[in-house]
Amino acid sequence: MKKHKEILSRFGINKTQFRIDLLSLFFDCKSSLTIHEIFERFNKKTNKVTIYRALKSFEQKGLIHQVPDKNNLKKYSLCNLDSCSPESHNHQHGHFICYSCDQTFCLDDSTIKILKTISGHIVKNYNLILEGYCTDCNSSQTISQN
Amino acid sequence: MKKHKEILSRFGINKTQFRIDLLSLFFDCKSSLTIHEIFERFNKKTNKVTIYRALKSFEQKGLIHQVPDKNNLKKYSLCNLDSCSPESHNHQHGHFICYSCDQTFCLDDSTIKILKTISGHIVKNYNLILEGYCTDCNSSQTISQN
DNA sequence: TTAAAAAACGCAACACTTTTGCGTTTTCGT
DNA sequence: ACGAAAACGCAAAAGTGTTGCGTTTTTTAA
Repeated sequence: MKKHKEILSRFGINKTQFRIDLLSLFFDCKSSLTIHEIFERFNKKTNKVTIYRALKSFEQKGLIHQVPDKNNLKKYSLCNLDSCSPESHNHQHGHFICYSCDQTFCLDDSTIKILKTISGHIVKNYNLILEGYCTDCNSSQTISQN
Repeated sequence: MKKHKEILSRFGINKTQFRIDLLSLFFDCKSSLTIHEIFERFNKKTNKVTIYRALKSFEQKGLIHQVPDKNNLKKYSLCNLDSCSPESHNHQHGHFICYSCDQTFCLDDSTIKILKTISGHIVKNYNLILEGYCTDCNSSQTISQN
């Protein structure tokens, strides 16, 4: 897609076929991706080193960011491309990890604003992980279990 | 210390010198420890496999629990030993750690309730660490900085 | 207190994830 | 179209965590 090429240019990343496809994979993915998932999505044809390097490059340029994962693997999510760039790359937000589908969802900023105010202290940094059942898994589970 | 031996007994863990020292290290540590930090604290004399196994055992018995780390390493914190045991191992707690005085403050229950409602998912467990300057340190800092 | 059973230990080896080096290919800017 | 820079694949290495096994230490109970 044209849009993806344009984004890569804007973030100073060369437009190779793989990197265009990788960006579009991130756009298609609601939550986050592991290296393994990416490898699978490309039918194991792309060398893993290439994937690692592309992810590192995307991250440094402000396109994606790391998110926590239950199994301590590296996992990546698309940034909000309006607010991130190579110069300013800020990811102060919490995450929700689903017990059922294992996906990691980013929580929006309002969560932490509330936390900051109710803590009563000056909050400079934070780490927030919620775990449970995401809305999708919870609804399907309720149906199948009854 | 006598207290540490007693705790190990209570949680069904053999009282070897290393495990006594490891528990006391956790008691001394306000926040959390990586395997690497533990290895260093024991002057690299204890085999890493021994550390890994002790951590796994402590975790299974309800003495410590994993906490998220920014670099996707495994990190461990002491549990609230009044509420955790091998049978019930629950980590509904948030903490505020002060950069200046190093104290850890427990966040009260209202924090949890707010988190659960605003995430939009079914929250079963959470892990929250806020860092910054506590009210005491912040007020004294303001004075000394000007 | 002592002997058998259970737990913990160190070492070596392994599995898996991620990084680095290097020579080649592709993309970019002029 | 050409030289520089970035991206690529392959091989190898580094880092994290686990498993197997024989030995040592701790526990339990006679």
